Amino acid sequence: MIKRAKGVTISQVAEAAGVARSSVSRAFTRPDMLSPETVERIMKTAESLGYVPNHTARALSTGRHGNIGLIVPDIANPFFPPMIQAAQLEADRSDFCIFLGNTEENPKQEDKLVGRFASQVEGLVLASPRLSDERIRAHASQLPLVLINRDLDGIPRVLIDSGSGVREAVEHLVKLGHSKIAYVSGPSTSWSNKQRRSAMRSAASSLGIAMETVPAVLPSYKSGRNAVGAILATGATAAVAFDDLTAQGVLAGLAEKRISVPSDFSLIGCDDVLGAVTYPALTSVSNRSMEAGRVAVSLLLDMLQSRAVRDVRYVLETHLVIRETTALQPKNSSESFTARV
Amino acid sequence: MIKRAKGVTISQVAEAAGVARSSVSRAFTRPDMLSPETVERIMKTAESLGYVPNHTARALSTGRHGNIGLIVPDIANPFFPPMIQAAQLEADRSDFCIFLGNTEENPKQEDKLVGRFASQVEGLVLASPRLSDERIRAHASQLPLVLINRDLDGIPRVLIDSGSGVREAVEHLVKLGHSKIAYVSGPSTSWSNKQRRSAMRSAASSLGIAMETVPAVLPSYKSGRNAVGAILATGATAAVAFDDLTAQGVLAGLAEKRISVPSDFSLIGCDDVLGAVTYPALTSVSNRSMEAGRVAVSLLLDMLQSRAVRDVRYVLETHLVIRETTALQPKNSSESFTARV
DNA sequence: GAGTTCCATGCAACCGGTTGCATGTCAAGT
DNA sequence: ACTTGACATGCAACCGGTTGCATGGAACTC
Repeated sequence: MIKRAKGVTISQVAEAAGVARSSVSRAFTRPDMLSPETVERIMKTAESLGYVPNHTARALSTGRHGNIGLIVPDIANPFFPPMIQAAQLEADRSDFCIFLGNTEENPKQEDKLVGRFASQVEGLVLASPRLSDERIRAHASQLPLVLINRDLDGIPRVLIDSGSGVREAVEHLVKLGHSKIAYVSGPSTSWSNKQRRSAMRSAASSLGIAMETVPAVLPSYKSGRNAVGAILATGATAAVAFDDLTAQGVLAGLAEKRISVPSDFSLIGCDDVLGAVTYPALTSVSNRSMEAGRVAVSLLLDMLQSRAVRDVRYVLETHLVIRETTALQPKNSSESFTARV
Repeated sequence: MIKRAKGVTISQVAEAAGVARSSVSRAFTRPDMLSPETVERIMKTAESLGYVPNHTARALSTGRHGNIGLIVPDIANPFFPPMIQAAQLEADRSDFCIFLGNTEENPKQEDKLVGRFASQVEGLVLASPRLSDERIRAHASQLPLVLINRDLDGIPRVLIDSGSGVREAVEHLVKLGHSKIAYVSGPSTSWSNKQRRSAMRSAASSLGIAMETVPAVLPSYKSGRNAVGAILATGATAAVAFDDLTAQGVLAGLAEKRISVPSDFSLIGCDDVLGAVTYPALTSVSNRSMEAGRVAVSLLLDMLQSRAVRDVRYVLETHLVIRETTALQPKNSSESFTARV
């Protein structure tokens, strides 16, 4: 049989210390109400008995569980783990535990998880939710909610603006002398993809350089690698990829064709999920998913504390993180590429 | 102010349906005890009132929370997300929620999280715990526990046997002509690290080649990169790294020193978390972390159901996945390296 | 020295369910 | 017709805490 801790209760401590249950409770929650000697005596007794307050019982009577839920569409997507980690860390600072939900990109599953979490968390963070606006609003009326990367009036939200970083990327390339650049796109249904492409287009046109889009279907290493031929065919001397995974594929494809990065070709990723892990280290647009996680949790904890909901719209600008895959445009480089391809 | 669901209680349903609270409770938990008509009436009333049983209250009286905890050392390590995902999926099939804890590779933090989770979960899965055997046993005596990658008698455990894969790796290297190989180690508290090192040592000695260990402290890109000098100093012509992240760091470090992989040096990772995304694509030992997550949760749920603990030792064998970072040992290569270093 | 105030502590109700036992009813058994 | 038993339902205690209010004694005031 499973050996279970019999669970030292407040009553046992009370009896052992010769006080009422309420005093034990207060010793833990509001020691200022008791005389210092009593508190010390109770604490010692509790300690020696190995008493630990029962979270569940406390939650039942106070309505405060000390838990928050975090729901993400796909843990395996490298965008999320840092966010989860940061959220966890922030929650931990206030002694909150985190319920993690993975929706497998499925709105039904998301709905189900929210429901299941609802009665045991004080609040919820929904990251890149796939739910409809209505469902989200419905849930928000039931319990404190913070959104990440979803812009709904009246619900506190943290938004990562990749447009700003992409603009910097284009400026950076122009400064290095590039006059024709390519955008290796992501999934056509992705809001981020639209945002990035249009930011790139407007930056390119306002800076007076040419820009072409090369499709990569899926955001993946393979797509990136396959797109290399098409990228070079455009005659561009630099490219910005939808995300780091795609960029990494492009990097491999270029290496395969013996085109050196950055001396022959400059490359920039997005989301900075690979950190400095590629060789050469990838210049990328920061994603700030860690901050998003941290801020979202901190916002939620604020709401719980003040019992008030403010209409917060926290926008995280992104920036270019310059590493080693971007350099001055080589003279006549585009010709030599086309020849080699 | 936060709009909160006022929370329909069992009493309200009871009154509305004209029955006792206990009947409402039974309608939900043991409908066979009530007449079908009563059940139906109660269910209808509950439905119309929007009643949802309160998880916390139920947990308090039954001691069953329907939650399990999963504690990992580092979410950001790509070894874990697939495991978490699989665990989540398995838990979900039995309507269990998952508490996620991230210990930041810190035993203190791990201890703290176990304590904090203990009173709100029915059981715990500890993945690659960094805690001492004693602490783990202490916790195991308090609540049902399943370990992943830690081999303690009497505590159910799921072990990913990287030994089998590492052995294959050594054989592979020997077949390619390498006669001196290095092991780039991971955290000293890691069971997997010990296992890999000893598998490597025994394989090397039985195949009659030399092997040296190079420490890398933490399993990370940076550690790997920093270890390159030491690796080359051993005179080895090939290395097996504790994990893929470390291997990727080594790869970058080698590239930096203009040592080509695999023509000048062969490298093998472990865990196969990077798939084929490095360049060159990393030869690695498969990890099976998804299966480990799934099996661990399923084991735990079994324990909870039967209230019995069996001494299960579930071993998952691994294999070498050959890609592009291993090749024939170049003649005299070790001399030339040492010179260059 | 009597009245007042304050503070530490205890009492008991409550959070929202579950569950062992008692009760009442109705049909079957003799 | 009377006992017996099965079955449906209610009562009340309990899970382990929290908290508003009552109480009693010490300290303080005049």
